[in-house]
Amino acid sequence: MTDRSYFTITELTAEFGITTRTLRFYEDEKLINPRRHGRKRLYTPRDRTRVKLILRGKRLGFSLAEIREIIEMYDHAPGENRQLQILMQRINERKAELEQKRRDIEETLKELADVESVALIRISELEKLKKDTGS
Amino acid sequence: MTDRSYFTITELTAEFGITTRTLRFYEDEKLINPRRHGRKRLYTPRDRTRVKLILRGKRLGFSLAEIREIIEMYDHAPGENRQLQILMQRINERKAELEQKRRDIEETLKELADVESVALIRISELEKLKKDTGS
DNA sequence: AATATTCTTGACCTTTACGTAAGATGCGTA
DNA sequence: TACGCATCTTACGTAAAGGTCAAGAATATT
Repeated sequence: MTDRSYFTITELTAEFGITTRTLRFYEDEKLINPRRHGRKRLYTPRDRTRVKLILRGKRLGFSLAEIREIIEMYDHAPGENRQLQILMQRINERKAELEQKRRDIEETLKELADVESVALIRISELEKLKKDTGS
Repeated sequence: MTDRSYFTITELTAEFGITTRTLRFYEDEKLINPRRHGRKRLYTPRDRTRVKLILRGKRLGFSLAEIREIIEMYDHAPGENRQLQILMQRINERKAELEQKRRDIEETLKELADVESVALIRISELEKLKKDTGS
């Protein structure tokens, strides 16, 4: 199903759980640009991949502007040396950010695990109480 | 420096790179509630920790409402069984979200590494060219 | 042919998370 | 005492990311 040549707007909204407004908004923002059949939009697999990247970026808390930057890095590695240096710098900045996010996630998961174990203990205490007082 | 009993508002803004407006806003939103000395706010280490949690949540793309929920889980593990079940459910939802984010991060890091290696190859090609044509 | 469905373009509306400016208050100091 | 900060409250402003109609065009269905 994913290697079809075109998708309609509602197919994509259904697949990704978003609205048509959202896809048109991303188009306004130049994040995707679907072909047209008459006036109707036809999304290519490439557009679909872009949407995936956008949504992934959003899950990570990036703004659309930041997501645009990231996607642009994927698109064209420049030919000129100066530009390549700048690209390398951007890549390293994003890497650092992502690694920070990763640390944040690990910390949060650990804290949630702590809360969970406290809750589990309480639950088992309640079970015991129930048994002791006669189920 | 972190185990002082009180911090002023500007101390915290300086430490976290945020504005006073932001701290007052979080207060309006009941995410923190500093004591007062007269009308001036005095932030306890607990408030400071909260701010850290809030900013960490923001880096991970959580809204303030979501952050509030997460912080509330840390605060009071309830005593009643039904509430404990609900808490467990919430914890598992958050865990799943965080694990998704983690996968998103790994994917993005991998893609960035790919872009980086392409860029590095180009750079070395340019180096070679420069040498061949005479530096 | 009439109706329903899908898609289109506008246009204004809403929520979140603050920014920013105005004016008052208190406190140390020159 | 006058000044300069730091802080306070109040209130309007704003950017981002869509939501929500409205009204028309194209296509499909009965």
